[in-house]
Amino acid sequence: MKNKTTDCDRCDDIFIHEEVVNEVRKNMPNEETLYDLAEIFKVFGDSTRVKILYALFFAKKMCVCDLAAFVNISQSAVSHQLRVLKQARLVKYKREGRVVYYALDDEHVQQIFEQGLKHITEKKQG
Amino acid sequence: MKNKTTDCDRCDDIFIHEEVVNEVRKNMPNEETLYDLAEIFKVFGDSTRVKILYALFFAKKMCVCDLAAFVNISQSAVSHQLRVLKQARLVKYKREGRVVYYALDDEHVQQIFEQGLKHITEKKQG
DNA sequence: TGAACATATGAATATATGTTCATATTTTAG
DNA sequence: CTAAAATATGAACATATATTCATATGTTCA
Repeated sequence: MKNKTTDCDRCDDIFIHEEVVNEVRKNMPNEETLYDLAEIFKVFGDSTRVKILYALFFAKKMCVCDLAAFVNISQSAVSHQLRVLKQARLVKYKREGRVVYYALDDEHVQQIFEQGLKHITEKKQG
Repeated sequence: MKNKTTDCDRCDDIFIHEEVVNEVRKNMPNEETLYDLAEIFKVFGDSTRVKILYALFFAKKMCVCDLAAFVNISQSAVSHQLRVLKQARLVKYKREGRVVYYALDDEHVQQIFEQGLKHITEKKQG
């Protein structure tokens, strides 16, 4: 097999199911959207950040220092991760004096979380 | 600041909100669960895999070759990614002669997908 | 059985990313 | 203003991972 990356040279120069591929392509969200979607999930896809998100989900808001204590990594590491979460808009923050409090940005975060947990638990018992 | 990783030495040797941390910790799912959750999202967190998942979501089932054509990467790369998706149980497969068809494993995948998309689109218009 | 096709897999490489260390920035207290 | 506390950030390092190339495995058909 040729292993080229152009569409026409796959599957021995013909599609097995060309219509299927075309149909899927026709209805596809644009590349950028799917890329952004992957980026969002990538942010969820780290155990440190998952713990942070869980803590914020449960406690509503927490300061950086408490998050570091909870997750049990350095303040610096938490801060770096909070930046990632901030950029992905999964988290928002508010300064109160010297302390900065973080909180979940919206309810989607919670729902994505819950679906993920369901997936795990249902698979385990199955 | 000391930057140690033991709980008691954070925030200048005291917690700012020790009760908060303890409360969150008390209700936390076990480490393994949160780790597994992160692993699931990690699998979602790649644009190639997102495209594959989207295609399977839309077309119900597809063979490896068509997926390679659709995503526009090599057959080998798709195959490697399908293995990752398989291991995470996001995808199931069925051999029909020479051709192997892949499909989404369950409905959570779809719901996680949709929540993710909502997050993106709502943020964009906001 | 052997050739051709569809898929899977191992090794290698390049790139991305999480953590730490050191240090900068911001804010309050004195 | 200065010191100290809370947080943020840059550089470096280690690790993870996505892709490709080469090749193996499994399947059908002549």
